[in-house]
Amino acid sequence: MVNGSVYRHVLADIVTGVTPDITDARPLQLRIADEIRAQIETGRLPPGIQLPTLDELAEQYECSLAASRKAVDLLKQQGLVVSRQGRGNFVRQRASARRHGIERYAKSRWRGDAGQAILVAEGESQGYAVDQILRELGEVPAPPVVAGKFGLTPGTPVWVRRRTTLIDGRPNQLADSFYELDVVAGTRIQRQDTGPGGGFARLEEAGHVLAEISEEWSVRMPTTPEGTTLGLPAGTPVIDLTRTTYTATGRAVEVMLAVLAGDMTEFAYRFPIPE
Amino acid sequence: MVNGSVYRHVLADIVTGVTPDITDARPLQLRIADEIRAQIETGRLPPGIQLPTLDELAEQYECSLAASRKAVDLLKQQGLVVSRQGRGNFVRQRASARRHGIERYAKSRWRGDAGQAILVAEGESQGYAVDQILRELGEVPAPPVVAGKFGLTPGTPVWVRRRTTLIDGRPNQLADSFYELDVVAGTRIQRQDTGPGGGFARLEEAGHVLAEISEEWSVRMPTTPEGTTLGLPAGTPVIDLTRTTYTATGRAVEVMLAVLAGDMTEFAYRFPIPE
DNA sequence: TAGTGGTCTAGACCACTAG
DNA sequence: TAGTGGTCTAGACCACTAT
Repeated sequence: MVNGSVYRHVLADIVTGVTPDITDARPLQLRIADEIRAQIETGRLPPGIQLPTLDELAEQYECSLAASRKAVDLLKQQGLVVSRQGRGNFVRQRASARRHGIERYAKSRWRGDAGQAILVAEGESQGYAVDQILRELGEVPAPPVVAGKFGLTPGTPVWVRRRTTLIDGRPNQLADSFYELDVVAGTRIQRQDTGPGGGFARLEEAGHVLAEISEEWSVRMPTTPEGTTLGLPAGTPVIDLTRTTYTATGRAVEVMLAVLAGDMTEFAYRFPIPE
Repeated sequence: MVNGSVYRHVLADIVTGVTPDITDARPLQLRIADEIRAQIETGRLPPGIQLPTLDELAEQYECSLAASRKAVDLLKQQGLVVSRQGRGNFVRQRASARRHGIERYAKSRWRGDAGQAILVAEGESQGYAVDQILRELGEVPAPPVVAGKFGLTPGTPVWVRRRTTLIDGRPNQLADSFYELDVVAGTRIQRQDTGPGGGFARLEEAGHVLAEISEEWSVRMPTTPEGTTLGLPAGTPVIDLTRTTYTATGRAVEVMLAVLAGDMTEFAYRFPIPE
């Protein structure tokens, strides 16, 4: 607003001598961002369309390039806009969301020769191509959360399967499953391919009657490496999920720690109202 | 990196003639942000402590003010840092999270003369002071999602109670409950104070046997007004929750659309593995 | 009043994309 | 090669906080 600026939004104040109204008193970058957001929400700028370039916005709003850039940055942080270097800024397309319901754990899905691993079955039932990449397989010291669920002291060696799930080719989940060593000894959970029905089927074969699942989750912004690994656009939160599987005797036999891409995920739970 | 810059991180490249390694090749703002993040994660910069000022960072990393500011901006977007104008930038304190479990719907909590509204009971059982502000009470056209749950055509008049929940004085939830008109006719759900046990108790009194709850949610970044209303620090996502309450006959009698502050919320579900 | 973060201008060069 | 977003410097003034 200074430095010999000749921009109209400043001159207007000087020339008219009018105290700008509340809207105009807000920072310029916010006003620009709000106007663009309004156009997105009303559909005047539909998903996938290119925004005016930063240069055009600067000209249109009679401000500097840095100001128009900052306005678009705000929209990126809110997940409304994505930018592709060298091409432009675009109204974000809503990613295809995978729906996670209780029914994805149904025994009928993973039992039997045609059984599928949970992660695969839940994707395919919704028409998504699902892939898994095994990132790590072996013994590690139990992280505190895992140790707590198993009733172990942190650091006790446990078995881990770390994998990245891809949905329609895009990574959407980092999922690390932990098991106590005696539970997986001699099972295919220690092999790369767990076989039909995945880990759940192997646990049942080993004599553990799976009965209950506990899911606990919270939400946060990704760290830089997580954002890179999951290919998250700016302004995309992640979900921290801890899933614990219990046997009929109440023993925790698997703990899964997962980080899910927030823009590809919906959860659904339906349950009776407790007494 | 140009314009007659005399910063050492540039000169180093020129003087040594060495291609910088991968770490150094990354943008300066990212490297600064990463170094600070590492200090936060290792505990060298514990929660609540003030970061070096932007001027100090600029001097320390021998860069411009704008670059150090941008680095701190990145950390704010990741929810690791909050800034207070005129005071400084601070390592973020983890907000006290309210845990939402299935048991918060237990009939024993809202039945009887001492019954509490769900929103209040779930907070108090965890030692939080919970307040509610009623923002709107009356008839509105049914939003599409709500109409879908009730089996109405969108726009049909329905009853709404819009309220803001505060936990320990901080707003953490915008919760709008919708009802079909014939369901609330003549009940205290149309009054400001719904009475002991809240809406659930009134529905049961009116002859609806509440049986099941469906919760569906997804995650996103807040809009500017939501961020302001909920007092969200930068880098805080929100949770979109749709809760539908069904009677024993399968009728949807209440639909609640809520927006929850992501930094104050944990969810927990425990359920039997379906056949 | 001094210090700190917030907004903004002005302008350079780099990295990537498309024709 | 032209166009677009990304990074960065340099410096001004404003808004808020503490002393």
